[in-house]
Amino acid sequence: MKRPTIADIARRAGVSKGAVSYALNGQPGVSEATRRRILAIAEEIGFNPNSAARALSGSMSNAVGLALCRPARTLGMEPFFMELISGVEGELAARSYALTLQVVTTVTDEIAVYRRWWGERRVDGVLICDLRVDDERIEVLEKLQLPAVVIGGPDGTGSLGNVWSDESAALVETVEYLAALGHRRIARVAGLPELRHTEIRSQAFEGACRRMGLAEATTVSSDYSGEEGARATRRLLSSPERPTAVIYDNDVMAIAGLGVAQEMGLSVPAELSIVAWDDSPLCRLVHPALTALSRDIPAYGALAAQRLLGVIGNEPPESHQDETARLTPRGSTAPPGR
Amino acid sequence: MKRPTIADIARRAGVSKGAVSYALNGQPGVSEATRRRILAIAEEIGFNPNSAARALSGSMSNAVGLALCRPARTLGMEPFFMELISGVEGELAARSYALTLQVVTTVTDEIAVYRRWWGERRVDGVLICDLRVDDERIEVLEKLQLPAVVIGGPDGTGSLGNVWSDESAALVETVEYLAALGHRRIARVAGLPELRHTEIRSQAFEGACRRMGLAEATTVSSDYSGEEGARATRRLLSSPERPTAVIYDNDVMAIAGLGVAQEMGLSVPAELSIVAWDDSPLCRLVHPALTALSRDIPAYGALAAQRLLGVIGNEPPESHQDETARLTPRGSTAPPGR
DNA sequence: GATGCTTACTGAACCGGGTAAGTCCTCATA
DNA sequence: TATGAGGACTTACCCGGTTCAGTAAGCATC
Repeated sequence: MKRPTIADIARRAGVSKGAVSYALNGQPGVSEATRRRILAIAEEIGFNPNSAARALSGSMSNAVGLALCRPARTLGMEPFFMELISGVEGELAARSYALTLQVVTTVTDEIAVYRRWWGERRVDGVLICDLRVDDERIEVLEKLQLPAVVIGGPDGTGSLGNVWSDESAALVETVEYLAALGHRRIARVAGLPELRHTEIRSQAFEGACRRMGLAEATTVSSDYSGEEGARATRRLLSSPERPTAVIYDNDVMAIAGLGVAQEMGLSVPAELSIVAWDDSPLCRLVHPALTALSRDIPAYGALAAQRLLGVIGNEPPESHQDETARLTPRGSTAPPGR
Repeated sequence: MKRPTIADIARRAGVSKGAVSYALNGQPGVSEATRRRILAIAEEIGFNPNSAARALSGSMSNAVGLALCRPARTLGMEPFFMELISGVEGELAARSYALTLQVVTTVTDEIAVYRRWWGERRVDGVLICDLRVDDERIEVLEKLQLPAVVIGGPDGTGSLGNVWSDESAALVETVEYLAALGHRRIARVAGLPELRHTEIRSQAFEGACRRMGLAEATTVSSDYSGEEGARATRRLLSSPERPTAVIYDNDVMAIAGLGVAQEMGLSVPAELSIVAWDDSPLCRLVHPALTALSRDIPAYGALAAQRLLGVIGNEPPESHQDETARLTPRGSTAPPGR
C-alpha cells in the first residue's frame, strides 16, 4: 500500500507541492477555497506527513525521550514509573508528540543515550528522572543544549527547567502525625542514597525527629525493591529497641514491610504503624490498607511533559512546584500499643 | 552546538559524501585505508547519522511502536506491562532500535494510532498486546502491510506473526493441583472477557473442572483492577456455597483478594486457597506469599521484539511458542479446612 | 597499443516535506 | 493609463543521508 505524499495531493488538486504545504500548515499563500479543497483531498486519501521528511527540513522530530535508569527487576514493580509515563504520554499525545523510551542500567549508558539521541536528532527534548546528588547528566545536557526538564529538585538542576514537589514538607507532616499518635521511635526505610530526593527526605526526617524530641532517627538505606524493603524491615524489627512506626520511601517496600510484620507475628497497626510514600492502588488492596503519602503522579508527569514542550518551544526554563503529597491515613497507623 | 554531518566528514577527509556513506555503512566502494581514515574522523568529531535523513532515504525509521490500550489507572498497577516493556526494550536497544510508546483508551484510538504511525512512517513495525476475541486490529494491520507481531494467540492472529504461551495447560495444571489438595469448589476471577486469552482460560477452566468432576466452575468477570478483584472476591466469599480456592487472572487481583479474605476474617490458606496468574515480586511480598503461575515476562517481550525485527527484516511471520507458566506453590495454597 | 576488467572513487538524483524568492494577475489609486 | 500593492501561486533549493550511473586510473591480456 503506497503512502500518499503531498505530491499526490498536489497532482489531484492541480496545484504545486508548495501550495499544498501552505494549505496543510495553515500558512498564508493560498485562497480559502483552495485550502479547503486541498484539506478535503488530504482527508479523503488519508494523508499523514512523513515524519522523517518533516524532521529533516524542519529540524524537529516531534518526539520526546525518556531514559529510565533502573534494573528491569525494580522497574516492573514500581507503579510510579508507569503512572508517570501514562501522564507524560497523555500530554504528549494531545500535541501529537511521540514518546521514545529507553531502559538503561547505568548513568554512563544514560548519558550515551542522550548524546546519541542528540546526534541523531531523534528527539526534541528529554525528561530526566531520579535526580542524583552530583548529577553529571545536568552538565552534559546543558552543553548539548538539548531541551530538558528535570523531574525533581528544586536544587541541583543547573540551568534546566524542572518540576518538583515539596518532599520535605510531606515528610515533616508525617513525622508530626506519628508523633501526635504517640510514637517515639520512628524509623525510615529509605530509597537509593545517591538520589537527591532521598537526601532531601533524610534531612527532613532527621530534622523533624530532632525538633519533636524523638529518639534518634534510624534510617536504613535500600533500593526500592520489595526484597530489600523486607530485609531492612526484618533488621529494624529485630533490634532490641524496635521502632513502633516505620516510614517507607515507596509503596512496594511498605507492602513488603507489612508482610514481614505479619510473618513476625506483629499486628499492624497495634504493634507497628506503617506509612508508605507514593500511594498506588496497591496500598488500598492489602489488609490493613496502608496509610500513604498520596499525590497525582500522572498529573506530575503531565506537568513535566507540558514544561518540556514549553522549553522546546523556546519558553525560558522554569522551576515549577507541583502539589505536596497529602498524608492519607488508613488502617496501618494507630497509637502505639501498651 | 552544531551537529556534524557526513558532509563535514567528507570535507575533512577530502572525499565525497558518497564515499563517506559507503565507508560508514561497511559497503564496498572505498579502500580499506580510506575507510579507516573516515571512521577515525567520524569517531573523533562524534558523528551520529541524522535519523530523519536516514529514514527519509532509506525508508526505515529504526523505531518500533507499542500502543497500550488500558486505562491509565490499571496500567500503572500492572507489573506485567512494565516488565514486558523492559524486555522488549532490551532487545531493541541491542540493535539500536528505538521504542515508541503510546497509551490509548479505546481500540478505535489504537487503530488510529497505527494508521498515523504508518502514514508518518514513524515506526517500522508494531507489537500488538491484548489480543481480542474478534480483533479488528489484525485486519487493519494486514491491509496496511505494517509489520506486526501479536503477543498472544496462537489463533486469531491472521497472517501476522505471534508469540504465545500455552495458557490452557497452565490453567489445567493449576486446577489439577488444587483438586489434588482436596478442593472441590474452585472459583476463578477472570480478566476482561473480550480478551482472547481470557476466553482460552475460561474454556480450559471449565473443561478441567468438568473432567475432574468438580462442582460447577464459577467464573466472575473483572477488569484486572484491584477494586474489581476485591468486589468479585467479596461476592464469591459471601455466597452460601463459598469456594475453598480462587484462581485470579492477574497478581493485582489476587493480592486484592487476599486483602478481602483477611478483612472477612478468613484465614489463608486454611480456609481459602489463592492462586495468582503472573508472578510479579509482589506475590512474594505479601503474607502469606502467593502461589502463582510464573513466567519470565521480560524474556517473553524480548522474544516478541526479536520476532518483530525478523519480520521487519523480511523474514516470514511465524507463530512462536514461549514457555508455559510454571505453577510455583507458596504459602497461599493448602488443603481445604475441615 | 587497443581492449577489457577491476578498484576507488565522484557527481547527481532522490526521499518528502518546508520555505524564500520570483511570477503573474487583479484591482485600487493617482 | 501608468503605477503600485497585495493575493495566489509556482519555482527552486534546502535538510542529510543513500544509491546509481558514470569516470579515471591501474593492471593484465592478446
